[in-house]
Amino acid sequence: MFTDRFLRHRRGAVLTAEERSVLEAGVAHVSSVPARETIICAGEALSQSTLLVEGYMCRYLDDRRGLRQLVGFHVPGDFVDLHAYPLQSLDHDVATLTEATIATVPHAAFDAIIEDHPGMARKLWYSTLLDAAIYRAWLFRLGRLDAGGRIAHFLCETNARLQAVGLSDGRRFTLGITQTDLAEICGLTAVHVNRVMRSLREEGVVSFRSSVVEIHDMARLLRHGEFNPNYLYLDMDAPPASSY
Amino acid sequence: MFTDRFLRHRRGAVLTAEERSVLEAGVAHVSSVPARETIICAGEALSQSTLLVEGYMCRYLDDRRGLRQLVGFHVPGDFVDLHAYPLQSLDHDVATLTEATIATVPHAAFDAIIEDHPGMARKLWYSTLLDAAIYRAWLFRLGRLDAGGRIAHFLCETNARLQAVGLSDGRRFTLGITQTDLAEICGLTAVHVNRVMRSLREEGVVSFRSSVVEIHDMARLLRHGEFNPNYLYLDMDAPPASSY
DNA sequence: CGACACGTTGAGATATATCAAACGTGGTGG
DNA sequence: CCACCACGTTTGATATATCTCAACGTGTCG
Repeated sequence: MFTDRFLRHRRGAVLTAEERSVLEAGVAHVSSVPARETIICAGEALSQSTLLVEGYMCRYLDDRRGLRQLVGFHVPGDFVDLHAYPLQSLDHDVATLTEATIATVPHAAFDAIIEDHPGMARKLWYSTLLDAAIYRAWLFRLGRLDAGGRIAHFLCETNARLQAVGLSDGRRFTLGITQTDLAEICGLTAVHVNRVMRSLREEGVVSFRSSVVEIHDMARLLRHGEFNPNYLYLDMDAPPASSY
Repeated sequence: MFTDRFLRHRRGAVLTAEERSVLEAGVAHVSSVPARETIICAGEALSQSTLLVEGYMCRYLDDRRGLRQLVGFHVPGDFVDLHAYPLQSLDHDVATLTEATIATVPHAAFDAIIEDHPGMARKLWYSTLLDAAIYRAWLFRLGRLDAGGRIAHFLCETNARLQAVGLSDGRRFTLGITQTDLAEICGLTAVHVNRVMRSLREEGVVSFRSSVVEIHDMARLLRHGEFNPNYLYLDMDAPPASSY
């Protein structure tokens, strides 16, 4: 089931079996996309939305010099551009980071689903509001944390999100992105990310080698990133908040 | 009419006269709030949402040392916590920056409005997605711009948003916030904001004195902030994009 | 008039960027 | 099988933006 991971473990918006199956029925087709491919460009009119099934994707904006700022990172189960349904076109680009499997749902399918299952409207809306909650956490990360804190915060968040969809055991997960990607997420340079990762590794907090993140000292990582998972609205045993 | 400014000049989601009047009828009461008052705390259960009628408000998160990061700035016409309707509680605090007039709409009123006017569901959803678009722009600002650029970007954005609701003539508006607030928006210290504002003023780009912002050289301000107003989804003569 | 919040300025410390180069590694073609 | 290439990682030296701490100025309001 392509939609299995959508809204998994989210307080207040778990899908009923029936809702999940009508959503699944709305999937028009599934396809595989190579790594580092832009699948949606800012401004184009959209009549369908994309559910990420496998792999990692991102949203990004370019600055004048062509440098990217990632403004979103997506894990399996995320509807990467559900907001295009009410908005009709996007103000940013969407791309794959790794090779990805995506399921496409035409906007007409949402019209029908909402008509027949009114509760779904609120749950789809809710899903876009989770994205917004993540944006706020990212703003905090960029505005208030130093380089080590930003990386720690991102790793805590990603660990929690992956755990919610069964892709992390809580201390270890596969993250097939480069240090340059991490730099574009954290508003840093790749060189600095490298140095900071080294120091986190040497301190025994967390390591990130050949696409595997291993958290060795969760308490320190949480504290470094001043991470509090409330904004993810998870209903499961989430990693504890850093006690700040 | 308290709701007059809500969704003014937004492409794709202008309210019909009837929709506006049912929304207006949903306003349970209107009140005045002093400056610098937190009106919603993270985590509390909410059964109503707040429309900002006059004044400025913000959303914020605190770091470990108690320093604030503003993650949202609100102008009249904004529903500051409409996302609490699907989400039920928030992950951040909401406060006034200046003295403000707010209109309160119970969530039950939204239930009724959506039932009778199905198109309103999409427009309310759309409104929360505009907030998300602004978050993305803020991420770009914090991740990719230097201090001068961040301030310029914020002033361009605020000018455009105020112009959409008739509170800026396109070059001049009242902004009753302090340099410390600006620092908390831009992820800078108040001292540095002060220095950068001075240099922007001395270069003849923009001035900000006794609560009045005056844009003297729009082209330079836009360029400094690498500002492109597309993300605001305005249907009016917006300030031109910086040509980058 | 005094208190207080806000704005302004200076000197010095520090985090991060920049530029440059070397290193490893997996894939590809000869 | 080796040589090579592309890409990502690692390291070093230096530059610079921003922070920090501290003091002083200025306007407003009781």
